[in-house]
Amino acid sequence: MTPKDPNTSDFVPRLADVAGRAGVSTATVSRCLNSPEQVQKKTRDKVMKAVAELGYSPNFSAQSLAAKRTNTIGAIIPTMDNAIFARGIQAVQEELGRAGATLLVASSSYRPALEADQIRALVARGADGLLLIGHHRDSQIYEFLDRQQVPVVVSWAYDPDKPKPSIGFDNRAAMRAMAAEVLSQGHRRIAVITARQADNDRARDRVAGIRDAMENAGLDHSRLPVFETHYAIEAGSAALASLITSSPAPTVVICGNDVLAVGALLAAQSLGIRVPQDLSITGFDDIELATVTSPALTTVHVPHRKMGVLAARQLWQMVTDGGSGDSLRLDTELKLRGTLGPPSN
Amino acid sequence: MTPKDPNTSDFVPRLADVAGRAGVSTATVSRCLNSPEQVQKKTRDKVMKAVAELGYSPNFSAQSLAAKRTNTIGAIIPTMDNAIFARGIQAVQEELGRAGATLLVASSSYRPALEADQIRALVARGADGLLLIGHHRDSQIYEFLDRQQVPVVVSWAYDPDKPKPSIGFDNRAAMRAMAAEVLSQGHRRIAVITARQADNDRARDRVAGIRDAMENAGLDHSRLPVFETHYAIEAGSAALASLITSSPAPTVVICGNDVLAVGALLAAQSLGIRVPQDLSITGFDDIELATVTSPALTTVHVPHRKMGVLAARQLWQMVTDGGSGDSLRLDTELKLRGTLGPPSN
DNA sequence: CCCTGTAATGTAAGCGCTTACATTCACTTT
DNA sequence: AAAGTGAATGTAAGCGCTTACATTACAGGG
Repeated sequence: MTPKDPNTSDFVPRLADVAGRAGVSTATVSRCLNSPEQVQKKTRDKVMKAVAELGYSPNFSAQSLAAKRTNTIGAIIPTMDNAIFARGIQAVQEELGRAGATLLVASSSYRPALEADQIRALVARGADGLLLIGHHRDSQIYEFLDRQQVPVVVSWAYDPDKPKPSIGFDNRAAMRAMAAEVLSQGHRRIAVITARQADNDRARDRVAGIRDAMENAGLDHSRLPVFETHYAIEAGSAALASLITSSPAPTVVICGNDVLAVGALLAAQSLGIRVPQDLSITGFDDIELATVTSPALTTVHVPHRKMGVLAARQLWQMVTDGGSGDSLRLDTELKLRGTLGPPSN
Repeated sequence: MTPKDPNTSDFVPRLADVAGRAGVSTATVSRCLNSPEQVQKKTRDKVMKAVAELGYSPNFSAQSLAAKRTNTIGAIIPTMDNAIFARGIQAVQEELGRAGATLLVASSSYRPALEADQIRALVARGADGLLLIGHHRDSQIYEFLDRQQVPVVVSWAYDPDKPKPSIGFDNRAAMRAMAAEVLSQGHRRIAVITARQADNDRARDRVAGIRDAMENAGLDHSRLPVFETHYAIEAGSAALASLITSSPAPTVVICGNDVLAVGALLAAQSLGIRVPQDLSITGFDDIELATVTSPALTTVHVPHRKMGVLAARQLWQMVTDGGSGDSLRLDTELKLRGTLGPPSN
């Protein structure tokens, strides 16, 4: 048995094998697979029969090396560890699948250097386009992306003035609305728990939104207590435990996201603090977690699936039609559930 | 300006450009990148300088076409929509990253046909190995995988008698332990809410574990009410609402996973049923959701991260050393929290 | 019946790498 | 000083596809 013997158990058919079996050239087989309308029905049937009989499936590397196209979109999200990006990314995946493209997901663990690596890796892999979270990153990366001519869409943020189109929501305005609601219920002693702001424009914008609202209400926000921590329920709990000892104690804790807010809620309850009677807590994102606590979390709803679908559609359009893409602003919505109430004193 | 002019804004350097600039052959550049110990330090420095100056990054398709190796592992998980696989997969990703490999994640939406497509797609993409969830799938797929000689590790399950090595836990034994605990607290009227069993060996094994425990306790399980539904909090809620009307009403609802259990818990509470006084509820998986409800969910803890790390390590080992791999059984642990108590009557 | 035009198919040149094999070079060894 | 050795480097043949271009087949027009 030669290594090319189709009967050998580990024989993997090539395009040429299909061509041989069907009695046509490799070009015809390739055309059958990629633009079937170019080949006559009779020939096509013959070829497809051979494809089926051999169980042929094209070699992706060879295909994209030759065609300079991979039908692949890359996405780099900060984390897969919690549900914040899960639903949106799932929607992206489904939408791309509908278009015949594949999504490759990598995560950066909120580390800029790692994100840069992942971007390079995905581009080297021939990603036809990239979905990135938030605008903020080193300008070198954008230069690299431009040089490689890779279309990029930014999501989970919205800022039409940035060079890359963004399909998402206005973090600052959304949080401003939440903070305004908090203030309108009478709160004045506010504390904030947020993810690290340094490399995270979304976290920054959200905090800025709180300050906006305070300013609009004629309040001084220069001494607003802002507690930064990492992205985990326990981190939210720890943050609350330490915030709560400050004097005067806050009547409300505005959290930059639901994960931290749920942590804060749990900590408050385990310390015997009643929510919302003794202390109000708000979140942001409206992930599943927010709906299962008691009381359920008052938070800012983000249209995850819609955002994912639209971002995917736009990005794929940019890839296929070569346009530069427009930004699109989606609305968020206040979800007033059980953890926000008027202050008791 | 020729298209090869390095000053053109969209010039993307090739291996040959680096070689030219460094004054060496392409082979030497390739060696510098892939097995630097083979080339003299002086030459290497020259080459690396050229690489840096040009901002060269290898073309993945060409690389894997030539080397027949992609340094890529594929994973197909049933869903990204909730957190069940998130933590474990994140661990896989990190562990593979440590080894210099990349993880590609696809999701099958619990659909066998889609899973088969994704498997083929990942193999065509040259995945060096595959991580699959659960053993159960069409034998054709296994034949395909064997023919293509792609190493496979199964996770989230453990069964050393299957052809593919599994690194996970014994779903049946784990649930048997939970059910035994439930019985020992005095429950006799049991109902079950589970994900669809047809294409899901893990769901099946868990239900079997409940029956085991009943049998061990000398109980008849032939009329055990088992409610199948899809994977969502609301589905769990709906299931509970309909189960609870049966007569005699169950004193405990054992759920096949935490998502359904949380749904059931929420539904019970909104119906005014006190948990665990009027009704006990148990889950399985111990995802984040389980810790934030009140009361927190009694469930089976699964060592997600550990499982991910070990599966990744084993799979990568199989890829690089070519072994066939061993199965490994990890322990689960009962987490007795607030939703299980003795029956009230 | 030859010519032209068009549709279908074939031929073969890459795509950008890796790597087997050949060559060169700097030392040792005799 | 010739020969032998091993390490460092170079040469060039693919890897399995796509696609520009060449060829063939066949219909209809003159």
